[in-house]
Amino acid sequence: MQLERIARILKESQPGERIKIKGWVRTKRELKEFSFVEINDGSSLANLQVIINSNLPHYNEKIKKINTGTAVAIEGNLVESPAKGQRIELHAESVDIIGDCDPETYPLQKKRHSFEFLRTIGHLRMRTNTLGAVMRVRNACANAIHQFFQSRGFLWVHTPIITASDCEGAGELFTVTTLSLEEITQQKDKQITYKDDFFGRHTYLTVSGQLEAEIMAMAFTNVYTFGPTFRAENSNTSRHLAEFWMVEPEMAFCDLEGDQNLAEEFLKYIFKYVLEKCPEDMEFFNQRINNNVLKNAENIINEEFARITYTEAIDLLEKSGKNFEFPVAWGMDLQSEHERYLAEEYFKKPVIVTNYPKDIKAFYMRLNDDGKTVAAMDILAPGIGEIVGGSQREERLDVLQARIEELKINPEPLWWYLELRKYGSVPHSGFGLGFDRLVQFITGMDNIRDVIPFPRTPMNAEF
RNA sequence: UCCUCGAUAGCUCAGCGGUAGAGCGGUCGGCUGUUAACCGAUUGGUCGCAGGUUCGAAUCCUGCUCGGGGAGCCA
Repeated sequence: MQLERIARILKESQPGERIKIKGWVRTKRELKEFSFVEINDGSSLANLQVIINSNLPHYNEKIKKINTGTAVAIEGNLVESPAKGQRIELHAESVDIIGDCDPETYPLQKKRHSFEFLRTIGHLRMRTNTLGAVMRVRNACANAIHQFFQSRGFLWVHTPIITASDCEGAGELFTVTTLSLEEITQQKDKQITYKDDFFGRHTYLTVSGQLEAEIMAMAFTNVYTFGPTFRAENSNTSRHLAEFWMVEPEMAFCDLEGDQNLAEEFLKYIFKYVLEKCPEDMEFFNQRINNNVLKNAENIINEEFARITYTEAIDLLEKSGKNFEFPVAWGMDLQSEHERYLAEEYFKKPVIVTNYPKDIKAFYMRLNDDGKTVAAMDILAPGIGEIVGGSQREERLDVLQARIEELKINPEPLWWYLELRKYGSVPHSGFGLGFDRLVQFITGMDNIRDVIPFPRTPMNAEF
């Protein structure tokens, strides 16, 4: 008999069907004549309720082994459930214990656990309702991203994880090396010579695939990257990871407005997709995690994002009458409290802030005609802060060279990036979206460590 | 990295100088339809680690480790 997944059974199967399932026991309720056992196989939030009658052969011996966490195979008939709570239930005719689970030591109980505790049992926490829902939504998000770009003719390009360009200025980098650290620390006066290293030069884990994505966009017009990136920043917050996933579209023949349009359309598409594919999980988040999850999602989908320039944002902040910890002045970077005011209090929806002062943004962003600002854009989302950061890139060789010189960046390793401006250079734009933050935003989860299966943060690389 | 709060039973916490507690979980028993089941009984501890103060420290002090919240850095 073919193995059925529980999500499909709960949705489509009819009473009278004979089925076989395999999964893990979530709860068991023993009565005198029979027991209720709920089985979950990860395909859905809801469990399938199984009734095991005490007249089943070896009942006592088997029911003793069925505890929270036990892996079982059950075959039987589906019947209409006489009680409230479920449409159908499975009357077991055969029960096989596939893997025991010792209830005395199994750390998961059927009651609620704190997320802090669950992080210490990263190998088992996936079996909880919340982490299960998160991972299904995470998967749906990834799917939505590919569908969105693929349906618009974007090429998924694979930029390198190991890279020699450290010039983006996006935080501290992890060095990749095969040099012996033991040897180096013993030889005090010896200088590290990367010439002897694996690649013959100093290499790092990538902090962004953007510069390489620009190479690809200059040949394929519209491309996107979707993969892991790394920051060795000592950040201890609920929004930062040392290893996180990023989506970075890059579009040739596209200006900052086109960039904003794509980003807004993109976010709306993902939210719509997740609501459609994971209604049960989203309902769960709305009930148990954050009561605003569904309202926020509708807000993203239906409301046009606010769009203001940095200069207008400063003006709004100055007129807000708020007593900010960091005083507002043109030229400063927006602090968390400022971003929060704009997205959460003033607009109450995502806001795209554009044209930041050149001094607080990266060298590759296109200089505006005023000579003071660059064609950058950040999308600030309520409850999350900066979720998207993008810009129109500087396509003019002389202007780019002047910026590099101004910022005292060594142009030598950027030779290929500069050559892109020499041979068929075109206006182009792109943005980066923190994938884990997106999942955090959609699910309403407080801590980014609970939306990725294996979080990498300072002092933590277990599992 | 900075500020701040915390660490006591498997989990969530109370106790805040004088014999280590509760709820949940686990175990045993009961219950003809439960669904975070219910009822009764029972089990369970190097009070994060290392020093110090004291007749006496889970409790006060110092250092360290780890965790939460906030900030910076950013996505």
